[in-house]
Amino acid sequence: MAASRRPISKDEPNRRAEILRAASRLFAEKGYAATTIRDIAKAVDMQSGSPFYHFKSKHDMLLAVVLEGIETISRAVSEAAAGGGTPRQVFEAMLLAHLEQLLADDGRHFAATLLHESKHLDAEAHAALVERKDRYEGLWQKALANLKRAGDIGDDSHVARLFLLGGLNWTVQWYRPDGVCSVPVIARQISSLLLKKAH
Amino acid sequence: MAASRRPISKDEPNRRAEILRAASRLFAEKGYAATTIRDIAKAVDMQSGSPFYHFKSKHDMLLAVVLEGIETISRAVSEAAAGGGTPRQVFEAMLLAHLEQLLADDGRHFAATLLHESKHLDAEAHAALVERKDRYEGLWQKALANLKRAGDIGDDSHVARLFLLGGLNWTVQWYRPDGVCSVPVIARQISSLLLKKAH
DNA sequence: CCTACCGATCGGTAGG
DNA sequence: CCTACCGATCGGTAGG
Repeated sequence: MAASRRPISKDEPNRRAEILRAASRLFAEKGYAATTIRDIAKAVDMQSGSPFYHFKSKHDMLLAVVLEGIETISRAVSEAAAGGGTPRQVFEAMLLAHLEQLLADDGRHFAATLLHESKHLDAEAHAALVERKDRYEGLWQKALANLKRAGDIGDDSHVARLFLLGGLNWTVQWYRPDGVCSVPVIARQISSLLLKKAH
Repeated sequence: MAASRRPISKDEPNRRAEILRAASRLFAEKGYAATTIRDIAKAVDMQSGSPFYHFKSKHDMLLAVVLEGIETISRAVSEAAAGGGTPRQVFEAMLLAHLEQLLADDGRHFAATLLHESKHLDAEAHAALVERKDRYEGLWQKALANLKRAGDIGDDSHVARLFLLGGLNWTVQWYRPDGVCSVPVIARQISSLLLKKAH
């Protein structure tokens, strides 16, 4: 019975997070520039001026979405990398972790915004993002070097790393949750395409 | 001496093409939604209402850019595929052709717009594009099947094709014309990453 | 292709 | 967090 349309208590500490989730979905689907504050407000059942109570500008919303995106992926892949095992096992765990963050229901709009809308950040925010991205890509460079040392891959150059991450990131464009391929299946196919057959 | 700012004759048959070139660059750099008709007009030294003498709407400009993008790439890769040779040679020629169109000075903004701004097309235009894209991807599916038959690759599944094209398309994000890697070098590294060593 | 303009929409704010 | 609003900008058009 009680409340009708806002079942949560007055001091909702997650109202800000709700706005970010809605914003990430709209930024991913329509693009940052084509998304209006009014779109976002409507998605969380607010009036058009109210999001500015939580964020000082639309640009700040984008920055928050993008940073949460890179942070979430970095954390997941770091943990996978720290799991231990052979270079091949580590690599496959990282592959799966990256794809899960990219394609999972909850995080995929954050990832898509990170990948496609970062160009709308101002210079300062963009620099902060590049720093985090470089750190993240370092994880992959290390994993590829270990694969190469173990003889599991022929090439661990920059081009190889960029091509790999590009192919992974592009899955956002074609993956459908209701499709035939599950995320683990995709991960396995990609790894077997790149790695030499186990002896 | 003669004319000052418009050195070309009155009946310039390429004025429309100039607008498209400017539009493709702006769409690629700032995104479709963030690009204004006034931006485009200024880039070709026109007044803000004048582009509408050549295109009936901003949407039509986007459609023209996107169609020229897919047409140019399709033609180049088709010709490479028709060049003949072993499956491996054909594949490497296609790889190089695709990358050249994607990264070359003249076509790269058309390609980038095609890859990242197609979501702003209306339903009808989008359907027309999907049809052409499917036809294009068919070229790659055939090439991968031939590679598989020849034993040059382990997997010719849909995932393999999508991963490959994704990795190629992502080069747009990181390739710099003034960087250390030339386009043929990139093509060769990618092909050696995917194909088994020649016996 | 330019001039002059319109209606709509947008990000953001004051004041409560 | 809502109400009411502002100044700026945008896509597009009429009329030449």
